[in-house]
Amino acid sequence: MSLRHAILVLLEDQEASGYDLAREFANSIGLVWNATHQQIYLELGKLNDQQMVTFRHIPQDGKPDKKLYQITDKGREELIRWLRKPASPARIRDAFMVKIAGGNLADTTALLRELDELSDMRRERLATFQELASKLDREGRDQHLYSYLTLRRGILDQQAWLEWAEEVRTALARENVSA
Amino acid sequence: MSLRHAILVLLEDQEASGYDLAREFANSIGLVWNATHQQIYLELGKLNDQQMVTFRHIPQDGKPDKKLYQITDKGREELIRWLRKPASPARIRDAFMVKIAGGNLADTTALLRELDELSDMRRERLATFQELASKLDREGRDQHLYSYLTLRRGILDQQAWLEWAEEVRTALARENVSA
DNA sequence: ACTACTTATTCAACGGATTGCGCAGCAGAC
DNA sequence: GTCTGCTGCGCAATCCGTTGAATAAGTAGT
Repeated sequence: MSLRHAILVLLEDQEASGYDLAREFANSIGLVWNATHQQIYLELGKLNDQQMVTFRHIPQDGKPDKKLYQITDKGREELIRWLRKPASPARIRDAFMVKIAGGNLADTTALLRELDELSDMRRERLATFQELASKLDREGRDQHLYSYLTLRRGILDQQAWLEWAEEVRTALARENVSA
Repeated sequence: MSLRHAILVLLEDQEASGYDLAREFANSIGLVWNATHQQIYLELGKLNDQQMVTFRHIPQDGKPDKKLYQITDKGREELIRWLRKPASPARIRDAFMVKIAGGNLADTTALLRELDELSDMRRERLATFQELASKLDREGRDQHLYSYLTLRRGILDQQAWLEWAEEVRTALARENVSA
């Protein structure tokens, strides 16, 4: 269980609604920890039951009401406790790589098409991350040190994937000609 | 659902027992798709029920009996069907990165220690992968093209992580001095 | 006027994944 | 002679995560 900790980290930074969190999970942390809004709302409910967070109701006009969640001292303690114990190793789940592993059965042309689509997505993300990173850099890298490092992880990850994609592309293209 | 496909890919390559598969998940594919033996045995049971695989009992002396699983034509069809439809985007779950994101609360020294441990693990994996890759290369890169590409993904992933780790290390070390 | 998208939250159902436990025998270390 | 570790399989409980749907009101486009 550790979505809770990801949420607590984000709340440590600032008060937020479930909706806000869901969006934040789409950037920086999101690349490395993905969660749907249902999951987040559920987890916020549990965290509230355990007094790790509190919320206040914010009525809005035009938009639906929202609940702004704040981390409590108890939540902060839990976070610190978690930070102290060793992290479980990183897991990845890359379906496309499994496809490559089973590539002898696949249609090379179709794989190449999919590779291109995925590369486009990665390139887009890379651009977004790089923009955010240089923005943080301009605002002062020391204040945003941890967010900056988080983004760097995302950037290096995209770059590594794209590099791999290049290798795959040339290898598959050669296959395609010789076959 | 896609552990099933990862298993089918491995079985496509060769007949294997649940135990064998569990070990294979620790290498190449494993870095990108992790699964415990319980999960694998369970999935093999289901695949068998659905006639996607069959097995034969192998009594062994010294060691416990084993079941060697083979992919069936029906399983192969399912695999091909899956290969044709678009892969769901890669997900990562990196607890240590969440720790960095919440780094202002953490003890920098402890983070540095953990970073070193994780780096050691990554370096070990990198070495294993590189050995396997060069072994495949010697045996003829074309026969093992897909396994080779799979390994390359693992290698690039380790390298990217280690590069990131270096950035984190220098940044945290600077923090540690100034604080 | 109709459609589509965004903000905002929540429920219900199912399936996938993790954790903990148990069995069983052999090999090698200390 | 005991203990650890590897090979090999399996069950049960619980938790995590995904999918699908519902509600509700505003805004922007065609």
